[in-house]
Amino acid sequence: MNSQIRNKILEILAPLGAGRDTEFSVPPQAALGDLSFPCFALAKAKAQNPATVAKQIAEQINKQGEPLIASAKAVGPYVNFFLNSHAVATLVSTFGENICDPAFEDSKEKIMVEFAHPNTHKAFHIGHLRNIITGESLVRLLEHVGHAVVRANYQGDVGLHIAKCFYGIFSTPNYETIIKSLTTATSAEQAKFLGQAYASGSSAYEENDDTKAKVMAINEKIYSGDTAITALYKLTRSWSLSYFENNIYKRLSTHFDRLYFESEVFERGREIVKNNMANGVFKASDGAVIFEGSKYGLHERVFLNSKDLPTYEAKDLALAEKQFNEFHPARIYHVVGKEQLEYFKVVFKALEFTFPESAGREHHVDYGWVHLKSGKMSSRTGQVILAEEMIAEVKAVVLENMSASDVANKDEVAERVAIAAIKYAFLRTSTENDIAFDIKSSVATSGDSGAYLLYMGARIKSILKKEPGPASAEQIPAEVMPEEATVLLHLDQFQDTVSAAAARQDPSLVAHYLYSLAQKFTSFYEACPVLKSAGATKNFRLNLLRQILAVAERSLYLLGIKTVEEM
RNA sequence: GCGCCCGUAGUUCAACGGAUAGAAUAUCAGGCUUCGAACCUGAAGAUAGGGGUUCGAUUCCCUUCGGGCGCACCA
Repeated sequence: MNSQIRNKILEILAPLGAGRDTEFSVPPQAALGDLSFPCFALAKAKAQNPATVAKQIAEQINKQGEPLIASAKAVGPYVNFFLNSHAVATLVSTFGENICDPAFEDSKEKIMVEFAHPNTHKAFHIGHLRNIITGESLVRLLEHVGHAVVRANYQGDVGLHIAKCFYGIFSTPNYETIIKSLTTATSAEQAKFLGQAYASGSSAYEENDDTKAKVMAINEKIYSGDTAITALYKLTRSWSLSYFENNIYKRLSTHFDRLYFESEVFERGREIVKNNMANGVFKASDGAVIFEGSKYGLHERVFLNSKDLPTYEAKDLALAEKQFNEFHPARIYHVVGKEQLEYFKVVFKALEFTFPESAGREHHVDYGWVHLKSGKMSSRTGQVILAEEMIAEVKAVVLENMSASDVANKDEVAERVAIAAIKYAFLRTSTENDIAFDIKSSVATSGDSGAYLLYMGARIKSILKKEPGPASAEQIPAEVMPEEATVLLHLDQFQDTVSAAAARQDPSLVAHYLYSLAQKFTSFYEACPVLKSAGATKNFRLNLLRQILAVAERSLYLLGIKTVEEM
């Protein structure tokens, strides 16, 4: 459902020349009006001065005496509308609980969203956290506007990073005893061990040519399935996977329909490349096999290395083939950091030759860095903040805020508030921008924060528990306060906001919408007593609270955030 | 070297080419016997520099400075 107010004003403006694509805006200051119609486009069509057109329209509307529009006033090239609060309430509050139902649009498609993709044997750090939070929200946005979504997760379980980890393990004194004792340990402890082994193996790899060669030798064993390491490989791989499942995905309210692994595509990847050498798609160069991206304004990339092993590029060719064949999605969104912008251009181009059906259906949803003052996130340097460490730190702050509280399930509430704070902190920044991260101050629990949003819900629920009121407002009271009309106007923009967020693959639009709703709710809350009012006014306000709550909870859901009853 | 991206209050984020550049936080001054003060009210505070295009530029183009990321056998 689209904006009721917008549709109504379009009806009024249509005879004056405004088309269906007319844009409205909200004036920068509330004192200027509730809604505004910029006359630039119309003036151009009429070949007149925008200010003149604005003046004419304002006069015409005032003369007509529209019930919805208390007055229209031309301010420069804008026609500013002061809406009749009562008419707004009548128009908007009638849609009741349906206000936030998923909007099924006509162009319903099946879309695969591939996200998370942590590699096994490596730490799960806050960079991964941004990926998973963005991906989960994107899935929910797409579902909301009517698409069928396949959740995919592509994980690296073969390759050099495993070799580095293994080198680290083999370099650990008494590693066999340690491994044995870890089999009964928690997922967190197992993951910690692997993360440390990876970090030390990784620095050994950079150390000198000798250690580098040793790591490379392990890598070849992994690809060839050498039985000497199979048992250890299987064991440690399962440690990583159960850690992701139990300690990360569940905690972040995410799940996947299909887990893809590099181990299931690398053979086929090599085959695809080899099959496309005779026809000139790929060519041998310095012992490796490359795709000449430079023919298409891109750059060259290696698909098979000189040891005949498929690189990530080749694996991606096989992955795409598998994904399209298994699910036949209209589009695939790969949620991957922006440092791979050029990489994907090359791979998508190569894919057009090896799997022509993919043309125009592969998309890279890129997002910016999460970086610390001391540098960017990298599990290679050890300069990392683990996802779990961050959650723990924020949770501690939340628990401190709750020290005087007597809510029953304190730990569960603190967990939800902490996750909400983190998710919101990440999602409020538009996806393409970097996030400058400081663990002490970046995840706020006051002001423009996830905690503030949950607090809004808790306040509303607290009132509704005291007095549920009638199921709907049968009657609009004679006097509707401006704060009430302002909230209603904002509620009315919910579906348009979600559509835009889904179309742009950017959850931050919903995050901003929600925060703005919270501010408008608070103004209403401060100005309009609910329980102390009476009659139609009271019923209307209780109903308004329910609508605000419904939209707020739907918005939070779209961001992947769970609500609380009290906090 | 070649290419791509970014530079907005002290700090973290906003702003389809459109109005007096919005918020939050930090600072300062106020507000709880009143539906939950994780809140509210007020003050002060910003478009890196220089050119251009336009009726109009934070937004588009050029340039200088500053930062990030790609560019052959990692993922």
